[in-house]
Order: sequence, then structure tokens, then C-alpha cells
Amino acid sequence: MRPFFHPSIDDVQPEAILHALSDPNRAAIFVNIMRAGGIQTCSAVSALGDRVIPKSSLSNHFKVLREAGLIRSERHGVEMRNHPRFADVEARFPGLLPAIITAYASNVVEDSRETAE
Amino acid sequence: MRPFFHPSIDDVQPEAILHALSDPNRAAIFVNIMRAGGIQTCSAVSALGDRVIPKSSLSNHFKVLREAGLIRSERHGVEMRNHPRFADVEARFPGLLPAIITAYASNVVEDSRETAE
DNA sequence: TCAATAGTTCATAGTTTCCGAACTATTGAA
DNA sequence: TTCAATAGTTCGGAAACTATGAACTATTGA
Repeated sequence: MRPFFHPSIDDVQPEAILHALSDPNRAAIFVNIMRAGGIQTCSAVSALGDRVIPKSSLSNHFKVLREAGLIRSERHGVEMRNHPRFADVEARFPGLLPAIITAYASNVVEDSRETAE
Repeated sequence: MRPFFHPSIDDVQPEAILHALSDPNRAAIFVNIMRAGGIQTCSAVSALGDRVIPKSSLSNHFKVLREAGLIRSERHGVEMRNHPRFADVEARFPGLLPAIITAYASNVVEDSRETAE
């Protein structure tokens, strides 16, 4: 188990952020980490809505978020704590994360309106 | 050659937009279409920077942008005209496209600064 | 020392993307 | 009309990427 790689904020690329968040599961994980007072373990996040995500897939999702520069992961005892790198990313690409998060959030409302009838 | 599919703006999903624009080539194509007074043919766009994109790949890039709801394509004689659906998308996901375009634009500056030394 | 917990890594099946080659559609001559 | 040129689409197979079960690693607490 080699130590995690966290890119310096200057090396963070917009395409990596868009790619990471273009998967709705990963976007949901990221939003979850943002909401959870800024910290979340991997397993706490593993049941997203109805669907259970296998832990190997989860591990990979966290890796993609980490390498895109969106989160920082550190081991605390047996568990992993994940922090959003919101301020960093916001300073480098102002407005990007809020716009993406808002877009997903507004979309959920309309999804449920659609499926409600 | 079947007619093009353009999703209704209500069916446009944030993940499709992020996925479409997570490819730097496609993002550059989209920006190019936005800049070109709102219209651009496919071939006018085919030389992006240094790299030549094969036309089958280009055709696919336009398809991805179209199906993500980002552009509208219509045939005029022998050529294709592509219009950005900026106002539509902006109304549905306010701030999303400007933030993405700005992120890529600011990144280019820093890329060239890096490679200049 | 051992079991439990939390996650990573590996192997592989399935999916997506890229691009050359062949094809289609439209126009403007000869 | 037919033909060549232009502008793109579609097809097919190789390469790249993604998901997940199974095996593994690391840490803790009994």
C-alpha cells in the first residue's frame, strides 16, 4: 500500500475535475464529503441512495477524486478520512465547483418531479 | 445518414455536459463555436492548435457535444453549421458553462507559463 | 497472537473511445 | 445527366478505460 498521491493545486487540471465529477456516483460522494462537516470516511459514504457500491469500486472513485485534486485522504487508525480541497480548487478555478454542485442539485429536483407522475 | 438527435433542454443532464467538456479537444471545439459568432462548420474547427484531429474523430466529438445538449447542428448544403445552445444551457444550469470556460481559459495561461521556462 | 475492520490491489470481463477505410449526401461544373 | 469535389457519417477492430469479485495489507483492540 503505497502512500497516496495528492497533486499540488497548481497541477490540478480542469479536465480532471470535470472527468471526476462527470460520474454521478463520484459527484454524489464529493457532495457528501463537502456536507459532512468537511470530513468523511470511505465506508460512511458507501451506500449512496439505493445502490450499494462495491468497495473496490469505491476505492477507485476516491482515487479519481484524489488525483483530480478534489479531496485529500489521510489515514487515521484503521479508517480513511477524506477532506474536500474546496478552498484550493475555488481559488484556482473560481465558481467551478459551486456551479457543478448547483447543477447536480437542481437536476435532482427535476428528476423526482419527472418520475413522480 | 439519419437525422441528428438534439435533446430537449429539459432532458439535458449535468453529467453529460461535464463528460462532453472533460475532453480538452471537445472543450476547445465548443469554445471555438462560441467565439465564431455563434456558428461554425465542422471542418473549420478541425485544426486545433498543433494537432490535427481525424475527421471520424471530429464527427464523433460533434456528436457528443450535440447529444450533451451543448450545440445544435444543421445541414446547409454540403456543410454543417453548429450553433452553441448557450442560452438554453445557461437558463437550466446557471453559471456552469461560464465557470468551465473560464477554468480552461485560465489554465491555458498557466500551461504556457510552465512550458516557457 | 488473533479476529475484526477499513480499505487497496489484482485479474479480467465488459464498455468506451479512437481512427483508417468505406460510404452518403450535396453541389457545381462539363 | 454524369462526374468530381467537398463535407461529413458510419463501420470495424485495436487500444484505453472502468467495474467488480477475490485476495491482500494495515491497524486496532481483545
